[in-house]
Amino acid sequence: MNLDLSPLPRSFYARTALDVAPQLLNKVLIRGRRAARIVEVEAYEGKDDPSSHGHRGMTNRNRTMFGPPGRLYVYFTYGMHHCANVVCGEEGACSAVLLRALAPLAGEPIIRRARQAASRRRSTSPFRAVDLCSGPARLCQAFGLDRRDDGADLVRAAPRLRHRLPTFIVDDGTPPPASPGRSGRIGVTRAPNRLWRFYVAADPNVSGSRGGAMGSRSGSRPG
DNA sequence: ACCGGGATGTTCT
DNA sequence: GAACATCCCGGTG
Repeated sequence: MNLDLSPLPRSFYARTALDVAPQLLNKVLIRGRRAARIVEVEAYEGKDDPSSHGHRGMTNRNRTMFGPPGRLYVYFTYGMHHCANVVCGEEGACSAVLLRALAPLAGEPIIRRARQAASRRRSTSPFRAVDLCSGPARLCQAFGLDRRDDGADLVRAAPRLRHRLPTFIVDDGTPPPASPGRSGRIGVTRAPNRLWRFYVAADPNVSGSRGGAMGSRSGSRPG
């Protein structure tokens, strides 16, 4: 097997989020000793996308989306959750891919502890493995991503963020699915009919009530 | 299995 | 004030 563990180059991200999103499937997110395969993403396009944070122009919160590609855009929402995006397109394009679900590959004990520490649930029983990184806020808990990581460079760690654990995305030789699952984006109210959610169809870590195994049970899915 | 609601705080109208 | 790219719990069928 021919493993290339260097981060994906900036050119990988310098296309529209809609182009990049399906290509991110099966890539590997690495942060410290934690690693997980990307199995579900959503594209957000600033200009004409009413559900993008950048739709109404640059603000202090969404500033990173308007910056150069290959950086993390991490925001805080619902009073308690973080979500992580990968900035795409040319500088100023305001194009980003939301990471929605991961399949853990390494560092599962660390991931599990991070989730148990961050989750507000009452039960002390262990998480099902499939719930560790299945959802945009869950994966941020699992990987310890928060607003301090907003703007972090995925290609080369930026000096001003050196006190944070560097985060990378690499290609381990697994190609993206030839025919990824596709649906409308989850949780958005303004453009739910755009099929800009992509996922690895058979992967049980995919979020949503039926997960990526939709069809193995009963059939419908969001979108 | 499906649905409703509470937690919680930042951002934008 | 309302909305929010969510998660978790508890009710009901």
